[in-house]
Amino acid sequence: MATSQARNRLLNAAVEHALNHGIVDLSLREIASAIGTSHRMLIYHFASREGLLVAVVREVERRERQTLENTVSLDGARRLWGRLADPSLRDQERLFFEIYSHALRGRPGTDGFLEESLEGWLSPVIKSMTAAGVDESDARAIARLGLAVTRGLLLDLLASGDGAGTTQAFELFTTLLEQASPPSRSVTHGDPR
Amino acid sequence: MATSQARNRLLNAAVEHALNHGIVDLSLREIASAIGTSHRMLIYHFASREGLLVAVVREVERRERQTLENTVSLDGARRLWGRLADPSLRDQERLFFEIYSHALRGRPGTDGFLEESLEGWLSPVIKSMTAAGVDESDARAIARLGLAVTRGLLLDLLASGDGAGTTQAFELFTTLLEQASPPSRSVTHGDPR
DNA sequence: TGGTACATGTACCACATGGTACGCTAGAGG
DNA sequence: CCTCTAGCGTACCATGTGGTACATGTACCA
Repeated sequence: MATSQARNRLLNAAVEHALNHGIVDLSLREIASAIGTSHRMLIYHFASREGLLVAVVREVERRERQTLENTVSLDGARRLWGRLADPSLRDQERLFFEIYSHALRGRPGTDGFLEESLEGWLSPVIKSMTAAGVDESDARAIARLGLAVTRGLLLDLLASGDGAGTTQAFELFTTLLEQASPPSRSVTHGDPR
Repeated sequence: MATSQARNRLLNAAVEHALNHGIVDLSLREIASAIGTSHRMLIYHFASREGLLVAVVREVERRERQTLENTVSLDGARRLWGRLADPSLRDQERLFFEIYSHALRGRPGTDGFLEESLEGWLSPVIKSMTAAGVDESDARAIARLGLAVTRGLLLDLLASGDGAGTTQAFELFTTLLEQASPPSRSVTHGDPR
């Protein structure tokens, strides 16, 4: 199979390198020497440069999915933002946006990336909202807006590093939502502390 | 000077090519043959590959600024979104996000790109809001949230192509804003048609 | 006419790239 | 002991890269 100890070790190192240096302009020799191996080995384990690219993207996708599971279950939008805005996730998010723009150009290895990164976040939220009695179409719009706010503010945060400012903007958003659908149990029932 | 007719012609063609094919992985020969010249000419006019890159980024920045002027003056958030969501701007926005992620890595020629693309949009909005009597800090948070919503939904739109869905989400946002600060003249006084 | 500055074409260079051929080692299983 | 396989190193190859040298063209001005 395409998975062995050695391969996994290299893949993790490669992802680590991508987190720090991006996924673009990565030459086999560059990354190989950076992670302490030879470009020969990368080709041996991943068949080609593109194979490595695909593997890295898949792994990032997997980690993104894990982040999703760890955060979307958090009740309370504020807590969700707090988690996503944590500095330990910055590298992952930066790489996410990088791959996202690659995927927008349909580059190899990014099939399904956009769909998954959209529906992956939307559907659980929509599901929990419709379960709470919200109209399906409304739920979708709310989820979509929430995702947009999150991503937009993450872009801001990555560029400005202004955690306080972006958090303030996010707080404003949750406040707007709460005002619209008063404290009756809804999907945004985070306690204001 | 670094600007001549020939150079401008090449620059525009190069930007056109970047709009269609991205700015990454662009080799001098590739783009040269695509726009009907030789890589020799690109180096002649832009000194180096990096010089060309920088020039392209600057030009995109300039166009972005123009888009900003054309849209931010529109009164009514809805009309603003309608303009930005127009298919004719898709390529420019896709390239914008591509350069944005480059800039997040501090790649050459992107100095000031992030700052400008943040403050460029925020300050005019903030200015018009404070002029209307809104508290400075509040205004900043609102503007920031609005920008985030716009960018997040653009990312959604670029990936999904779902103009109706993203517009619905944006409508929801404007509604939330209006509900929060009722139809007293505020910065979001777009008429709902 | 000659010159001068911009523009362009041809040919080339050194180098980095992705990929391959081949050989070596270590360990497992018979 | 022999064999087989996974893992790896060395050396190589053809190709594409950014960049340069040099000659040519072309227009305008004196």
